[in-house]
Amino acid sequence: MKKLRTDEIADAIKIDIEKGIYPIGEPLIQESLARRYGVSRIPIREALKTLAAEGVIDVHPGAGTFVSTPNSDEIAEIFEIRVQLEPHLLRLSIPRLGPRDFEAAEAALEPTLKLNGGVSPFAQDQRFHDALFAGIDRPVHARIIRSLRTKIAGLYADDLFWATRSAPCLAEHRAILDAAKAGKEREATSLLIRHLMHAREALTAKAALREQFR
Amino acid sequence: MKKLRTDEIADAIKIDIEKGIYPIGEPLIQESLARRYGVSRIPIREALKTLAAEGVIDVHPGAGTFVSTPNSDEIAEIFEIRVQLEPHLLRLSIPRLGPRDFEAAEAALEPTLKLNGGVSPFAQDQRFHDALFAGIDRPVHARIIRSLRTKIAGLYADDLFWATRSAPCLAEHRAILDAAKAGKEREATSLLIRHLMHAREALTAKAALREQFR
DNA sequence: TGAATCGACTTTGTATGCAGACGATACATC
DNA sequence: GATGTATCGTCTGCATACAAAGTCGATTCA
Repeated sequence: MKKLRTDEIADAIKIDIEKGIYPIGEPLIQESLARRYGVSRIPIREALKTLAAEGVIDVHPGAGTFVSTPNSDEIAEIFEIRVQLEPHLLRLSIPRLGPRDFEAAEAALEPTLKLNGGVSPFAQDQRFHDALFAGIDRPVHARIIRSLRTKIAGLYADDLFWATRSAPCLAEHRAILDAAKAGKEREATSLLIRHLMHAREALTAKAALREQFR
Repeated sequence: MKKLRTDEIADAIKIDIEKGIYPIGEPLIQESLARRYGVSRIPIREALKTLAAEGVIDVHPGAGTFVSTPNSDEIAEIFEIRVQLEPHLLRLSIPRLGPRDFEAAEAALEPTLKLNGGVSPFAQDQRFHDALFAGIDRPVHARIIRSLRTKIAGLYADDLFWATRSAPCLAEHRAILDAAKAGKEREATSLLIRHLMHAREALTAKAALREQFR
């Protein structure tokens, strides 16, 4: 499947948002993006359309587009859905996970290796969870979950946030992975649920804090 | 909130797909669409980007874009997700439904009033289910569910299909609505699940049939 | 007869240019 | 001093235009 310049740009912008190059609320000027990626505004506009459809950016017609700032309600809802979908998927996936999947998960346990090849904490976290679900092929699920995660990608670009979240997140990943390796599906799913709840707590608190100062 | 020409076109194309004007597998030629909607190809391309992100169309870079043909696996997965999300939503919604919501649902019970103001069976069905969820405000859920339904919108544009599905579908809607009116959340949700399973059966069978002749 | 190759036509992908909308700043008015 | 209004500059939205890629059919050769 050939790839389109436009789609590459959409991915690049998404990664830049994850990395915090374009922070939450930042306006995205078409002309600047065009210069940055060495194209005209047309493919940029199309990339922005894709991102808008995924909910990563907010478009104010005629006025401008901005990195979307999810509020605490939205974040809570996103995790409400993930808690419904992901444990089910994990339970189905675990019996079919192979050594290669466990290696991949192992390699992505630690979420804060920002310097490791320029991989953002968000991308690292994504890799870990992707590895857990590698046992089954559920493209529609995968796409929805990925989209939900992407919506809050901008929130992960915050060193201060990871300073407190890194250790517990690593421990939770470790526990989930160990349970998965041992084939304890029941335990792994309940650990995953708890992990998601913790993430929800941390992120809604972060968002609520920001909402206060406005 | 002002509306963009591009977004109006995206909606219009979606509706045309629901109505069967652009059947499943049909190529969507940018130039023709541009003439049809009286604009240049630029806003068309952007509308197509939106539809592609929603999974309504498949883009083959450089070659063309086509109305996507969901296979039976995808359809099964779509309903797998809906069965997880919608009952939960319905249970939360029922206690907060008002007379106006029931009227709206009542008006959309029958899915096949194609001549009624040009509303497609798909749109009618959508209205019914939207009315059921009117009690709560869960924008992220709403968006996902709408997106999942839209993915299979093209399958609804088939008179032969409705010839057999119309009566049972109406009866199921009736039963769900009655249970909702009576405040019987538990019964309503289990009826909804059964309704979804029946729809899944009908649609996967339809898709499997098409897959056979290829 | 069947397969492979070439070429014309169609369609897509992107750049450039222009008109109009939006927002900010400065000014006038209460 | 605060509020409303005009004006300017910036940015967006879209049309036109051109270049590249792909498709399909005709033609040729085995």
